[in-house]
Amino acid sequence: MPMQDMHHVHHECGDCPIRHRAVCARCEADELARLEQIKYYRSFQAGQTVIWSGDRMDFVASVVTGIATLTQTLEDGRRQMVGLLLPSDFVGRPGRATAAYDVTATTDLVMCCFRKKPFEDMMITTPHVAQRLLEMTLDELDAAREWMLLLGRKTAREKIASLLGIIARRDATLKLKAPKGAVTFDLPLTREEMADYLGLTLETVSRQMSALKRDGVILLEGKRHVTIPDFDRLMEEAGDDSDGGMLG
Amino acid sequence: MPMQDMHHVHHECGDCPIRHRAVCARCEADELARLEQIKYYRSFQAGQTVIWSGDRMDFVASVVTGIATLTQTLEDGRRQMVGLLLPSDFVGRPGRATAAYDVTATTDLVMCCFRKKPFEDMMITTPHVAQRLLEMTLDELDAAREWMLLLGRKTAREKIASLLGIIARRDATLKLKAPKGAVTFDLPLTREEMADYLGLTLETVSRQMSALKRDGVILLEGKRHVTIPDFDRLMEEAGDDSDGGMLG
DNA sequence: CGAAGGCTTTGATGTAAATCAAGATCAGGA
DNA sequence: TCCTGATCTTGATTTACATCAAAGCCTTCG
Repeated sequence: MPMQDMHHVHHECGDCPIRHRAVCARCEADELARLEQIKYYRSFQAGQTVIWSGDRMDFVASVVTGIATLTQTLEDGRRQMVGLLLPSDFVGRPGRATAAYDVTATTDLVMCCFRKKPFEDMMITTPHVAQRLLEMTLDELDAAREWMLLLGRKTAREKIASLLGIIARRDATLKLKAPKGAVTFDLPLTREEMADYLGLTLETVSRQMSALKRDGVILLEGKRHVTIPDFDRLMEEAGDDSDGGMLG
Repeated sequence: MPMQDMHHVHHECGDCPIRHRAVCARCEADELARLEQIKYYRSFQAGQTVIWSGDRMDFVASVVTGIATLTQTLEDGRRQMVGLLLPSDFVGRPGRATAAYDVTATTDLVMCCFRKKPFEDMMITTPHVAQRLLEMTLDELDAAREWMLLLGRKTAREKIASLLGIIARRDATLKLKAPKGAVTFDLPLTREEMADYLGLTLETVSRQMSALKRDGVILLEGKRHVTIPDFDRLMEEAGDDSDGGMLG
C-alpha cells in the first residue's frame, strides 16, 4: 500500500494546535477525492460570498488556501460569526441539501470542492473517509465549545486577547514554529469581522486593541500588523483556564 | 439481516427537532455495543458529578435517561455550560485519554458506558458506527453554532425565550407531539444552571422569567412548572432568524 | 493632485445586565 | 411544629459595553 504510506508521510507535515488537526491541505483534498472527476477547484476574491444560508449546496469542500468565515444573521441584522475556516478545514454537510450558514471569503480563497452525491457514496464505500471526517468534526466541536466560553463569560479585553492568541498560534503553526517569546503576524480580519467573531461592536474592538497597545501587551504597526512581545503575558490577559488536564 | 431491519424499525420511533436526531436511547446503545461485555450501565443522582475536566476517562457513553451538562470553568470561577446531554446523546471522544469538560447530572441519570479501547476497535471494524457518530457530531456542531449566536448576539429576554423554546420542543418530542398552541413542562434546570447555559447571572434569569410571566408569554406555577400559551409568540420573543432556507 | 469612500480611532452619552443586598418561598429534618 | 439551608425573587446601585457622532487615515480613481 504505497498510496497509504504516502498519505501518512504527508500528514506528518504538522499538527495545528488551534484545531488539533493536520494542516496539509492538498494532501487532505487528494485523500478525500481519489476519483479525479468528482473534484474541482474554485477561487474567490477577498470579500466575496461563497454561498448564502439557505442556498442549494450540491457540493462539500475544503479550504486549500486563504480564510473563509461562517456567519449567522438575525432578522434585524445582528451577525455572529460561528466558524473560521483555515486551510484544510471542511465545509458542507453530507446529507443536507442547503447551506446552513453564510460562507464568505475574508481573504483571497481557493476551495477544493467535491460533488455531493459521489462524495456521499464514497463515505459509504470508504470507511476511512467517515472516520477522518469524524475526527475533524470533533475538533471543530471542541473549538466551538471553547468559543462558547469566550462568548458567554469573557470580558471584551479577554476576548480580544483570546482571538489574538488563536490567530498567533495558527500563524506560528503554518510557519512551523512554536509561539513563544515574540510573535508577529498580520490580522486576517477587519475590526468588524473581529467584532462578529467576538460578539462585540467594532468600536469596542478598536478601543480594546488600543488599550492592549497602550499597556504594552501588543505592538501595532498600521492597523493590521501585530507584534506580541510576550506570548505568556497575552495568554494571561486571555484569562484562560490553564489547569485543564493537570488536576485529576 | 433481521438484526439490521430491527435496527431501522427502532429508529423510526421519533426524530428530535432540537438536535435532529433519533432519540431511541436503548436502541442507540445496543446498536453501538453489539458485544455485551464491553458495555455497562451507571446511575447518578441529580447534582452528582459524572467526571471532572482533566480526569482520566477510559470510557465513552451515551445518555439513557435523565439530563447531564457539560461545563467549562475559568480560573476565577466563571462557568459556561457548553453542552446539554439528553437521552441518546453521546459523550466522550475516541482517541482522547482525559475529559475535556466537567460532566454533571442535573437530574437522576443513567448512562450506558463502553470501555474505550474495544469501542475504538469497533469504530475501525464497523464502518457504520463511525458514520452514525459523525452524523450525531454534526448535529451537535449545528446546535453549538446556534448556541454561539445566542451567546454572542441575543438579549437576556431573547436568551430566556430561546431556552424555553428549546426545552419545550425537546419535551414535546419526547411526548411525540408538535409544540403548537399551549405547551406545558417542568424546567429541568435551576435558575443558576439556566444562567450558566445562557451566559447570564441567575438574578437576570429570574428577572426575565418574571418579565415574560408579567407579559403573558409564559405562565409559572411554582418555580419550575411552565406553561406556554402561544408557542409562536414565544418564538417571536426568541428573535430567531426565521427566513433560513426561503430566500435563495 | 485632490476628492471619495472604506476602515479605524476616539469621545460623549445611554443602557442592559452585573453586582450588592435583603427578603421570600419551599423542602426536609430534628 | 419550627428550624435550617437551598433556591428564588426583587430592589438599589454600578459598570462594561453599546450607541451615537465626529474626525483621522489610507487607498484608489478620476
